[in-house]
Amino acid sequence: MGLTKSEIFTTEQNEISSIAKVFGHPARVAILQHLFKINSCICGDLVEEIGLAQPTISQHLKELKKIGLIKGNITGTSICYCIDKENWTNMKTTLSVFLNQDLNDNSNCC
Amino acid sequence: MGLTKSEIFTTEQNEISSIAKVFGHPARVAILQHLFKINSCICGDLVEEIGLAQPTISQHLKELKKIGLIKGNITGTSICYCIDKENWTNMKTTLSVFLNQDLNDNSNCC
DNA sequence: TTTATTCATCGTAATATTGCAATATAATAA
DNA sequence: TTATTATATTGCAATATTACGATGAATAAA
Repeated sequence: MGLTKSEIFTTEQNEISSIAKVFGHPARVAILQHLFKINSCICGDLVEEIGLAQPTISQHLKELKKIGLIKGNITGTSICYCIDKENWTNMKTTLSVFLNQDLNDNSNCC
Repeated sequence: MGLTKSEIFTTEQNEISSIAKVFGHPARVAILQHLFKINSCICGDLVEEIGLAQPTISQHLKELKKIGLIKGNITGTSICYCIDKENWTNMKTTLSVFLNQDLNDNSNCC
């Protein structure tokens, strides 16, 4: 089917998987790393930097924007996209609850 | 195309996205949460617990096993799958490098 | 041996994702 | 106005993912 049955899962589970899904492509990981590295807005070099066609990059940016990890818009003839710090922090909080659930786990099964 | 161009990305970028991809489905998030909650092996209640058909669950378990986050096998007539603690910790380390890259970031662009 | 139970695998249908060429849009430059 | 430049959108082909019925394999129970 290809259609995820989101309705049978909790809000938290859907939220975690939505975030993870966005990180689930190396181009989007690369875009975010580049944004942190240049420490400012994207200024057109992203297509060369990543090595994918311009429409493909645009599509990945759209998904990153949709989930709120980047913000900004085109200004004049160049984009101004950068990390949304507040949402990035919130995202980390959501993920860390999931990732750190092993802290109080003392089982020894397998 | 549907085919990710992995070869143009770094090993780290591909590794991060591979991990994230596995978390990119609520059923797999739910399975992992359940495994931490019951604090032992899965004992057959997973299909009822999650609410998807048995072959579907089996498929998700296969992916979790493939990436190393769970380990175990069937023993007799029941499965014995549980979290692979060592790999879970390694996974967290890999992800945290990516997630915490904002720590030294003082920019103020958008 | 036969039957029941449990999980894996196979096959397949439906939907999603990825990538890009072509085109559209919008702002600036000449 | 007419380029030019930069990004977004559209449309489409190829591949991937999700889900499940049917079936297979392995063990345990009768």
